Amino acid sequence: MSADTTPDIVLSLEIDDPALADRLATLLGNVAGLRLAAPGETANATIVARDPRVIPEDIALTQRELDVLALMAEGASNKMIARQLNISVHTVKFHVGSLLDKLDATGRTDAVAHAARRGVIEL
Amino acid sequence: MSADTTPDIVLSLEIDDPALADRLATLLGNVAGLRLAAPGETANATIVARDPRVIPEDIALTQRELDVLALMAEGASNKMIARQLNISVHTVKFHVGSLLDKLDATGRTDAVAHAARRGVIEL
DNA sequence: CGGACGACTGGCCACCCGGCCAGTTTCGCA
DNA sequence: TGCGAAACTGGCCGGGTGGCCAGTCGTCCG
Repeated sequence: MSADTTPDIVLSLEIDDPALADRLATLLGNVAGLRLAAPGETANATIVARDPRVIPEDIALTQRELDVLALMAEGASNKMIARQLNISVHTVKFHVGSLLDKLDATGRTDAVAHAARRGVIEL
Repeated sequence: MSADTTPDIVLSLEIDDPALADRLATLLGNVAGLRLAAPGETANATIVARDPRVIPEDIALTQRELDVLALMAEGASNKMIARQLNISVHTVKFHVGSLLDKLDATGRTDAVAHAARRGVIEL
């Protein structure tokens, strides 16, 4: 059986819920052809289950705010965003201000980080 | 058997490698107590395996730069970073400057975004 | 019709940021 | 023993950022 050219698939677990993690570990431990990763071992794949309570938080952002946010995530300055969207720098600041409020951020960097964490934008 | 209070664990697959996805689907399909998610169904957990070629791009950052980067991702200003690490604002700027170079970023927001994309930091 | 809301614009200003110059100390390695 | 790398500090300054005030315009809704 060791002549198989494909070794066991190694899986690592990243589960918030301890009970679920336990059940999965038990179930998967008895499956031939795969095994769970040893501590520090590099896995072929990871089983993830984040706390679902975090996900439904989609903030109510207007289309324009999403436009500005996307450009912010690209590292664009207010001036560049203004040029890109054909609006004034003042308007960009206006939208950035709303973004900081809605995302509960202290600055544009924080805003992008929060947005990414909440899945509002994709890096 | 249906008296079990815990129904099957539902798993969804997000695997880049088609071969690996296929093997996993086959193996997991025969495990009692869990099943794969139907299209559109909400899963208890997700098995992920992203293309590993993206990961090895670990930029050579010093420990101090990693410290600064982590705080930057939290939205901290240079002043706050300085206080946190017990160094002067000038030194923080020094490290930030190196970070911008190494990460090929135009500003701290861009730097955090690049770092997150490359897996250097976790948001 | 009046009000609310989103998008947009302006001025003003304190503060922050990033880039430039310069310097010190400490450490490991050739 | 010397040399580079990392870490650290300072001054200076132009431009960026964010907060505050104010205002206009169009749309949708009660």
